[in-house]
Amino acid sequence: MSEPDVFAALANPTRRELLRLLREEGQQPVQRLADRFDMRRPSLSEHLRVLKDAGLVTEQPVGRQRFYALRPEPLRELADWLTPYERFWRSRLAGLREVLDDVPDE
Amino acid sequence: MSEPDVFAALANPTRRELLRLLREEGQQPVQRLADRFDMRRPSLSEHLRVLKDAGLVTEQPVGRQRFYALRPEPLRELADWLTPYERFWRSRLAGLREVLDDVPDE
DNA sequence: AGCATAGGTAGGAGATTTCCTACCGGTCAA
DNA sequence: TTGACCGGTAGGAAATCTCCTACCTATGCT
Repeated sequence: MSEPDVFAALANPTRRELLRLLREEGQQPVQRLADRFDMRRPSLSEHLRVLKDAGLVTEQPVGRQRFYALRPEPLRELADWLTPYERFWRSRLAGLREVLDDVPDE
Repeated sequence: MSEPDVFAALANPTRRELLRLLREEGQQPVQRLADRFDMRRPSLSEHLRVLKDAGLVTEQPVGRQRFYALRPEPLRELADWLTPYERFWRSRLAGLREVLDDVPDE
C-alpha cells in the first residue's frame, strides 16, 4: 500500500460511510455531507482530511464550497493487497490444506 | 462486514504482518510468530486476540502450544465490500461519469 | 515431585483517535 | 461594504490503542 495508511483511514465507520456517500451520490460539498451525520462539522472536516491524506478523496474548491469526490486508486491497491489471500477462500482445498491437522474443537 | 471490526483489526501493521506470515508459512505457535517481531510476547498475544475476535485467525491448542491459523472469510467479506467501488477504477468511463453530473449545490 | 517452557492476564504509561467548542479567513449577495 | 455562509484551524477532553513489566496457569520433561 503506497498511500499513507489507507487501512487506518478505513478503520473508522464514519469515514467508510463518507466513501459510500461519495460513491453512491457523486461529489458533494462538505455541508451536504455533514447533514447526513450526527456530528459537528469540524469533526467531519477532520475525517475528510484523513481520507484526503490517504488519497481516498480529492478536494475541489468551487466558490466558497469545496467539493469532495471519491478517488478509488487506493481501494484498487487494497484489492491488490487481498489478492494473495484469495486462494484461501476461492479454493476450498487450499483452505483445508492450512487447517489440515485440525481436530474440530471450539 | 459481519465480523466485529475487521477494518480496525487490519489497521495495525503488525497484525497485517501476522496475517502475511500465516498465509505464507501456514499455522504456527505463538512463540514462532513472536520470534519474527521486535516486540514482547504479551503484546503479540494481544494482537492475536484482536485478530481472533475479528475472525481473521483461529486458535488450536496442541499440548502447551497454541497454533494460530489464517481464517480468510472476513477477507472475502472485505473483497465483497470493495466490489461496488470496482467500477470506479475498472472503467475509466464510469469514473468520469461521476465527475460529470456535477451537482453545483444542494 | 520439581523445574522449564508456552502463552495468557493484570495493570499502567504514553501515544493516538475522535469528538467537542471557539474562532478565523475567504466568498458571495445586498 | 456589511453581513451571512462555507469550511477550515486551534486546542482540549475523553476514550482507545499499543506497548511494556510482572505475574499466573497449564503442560511436558526428567
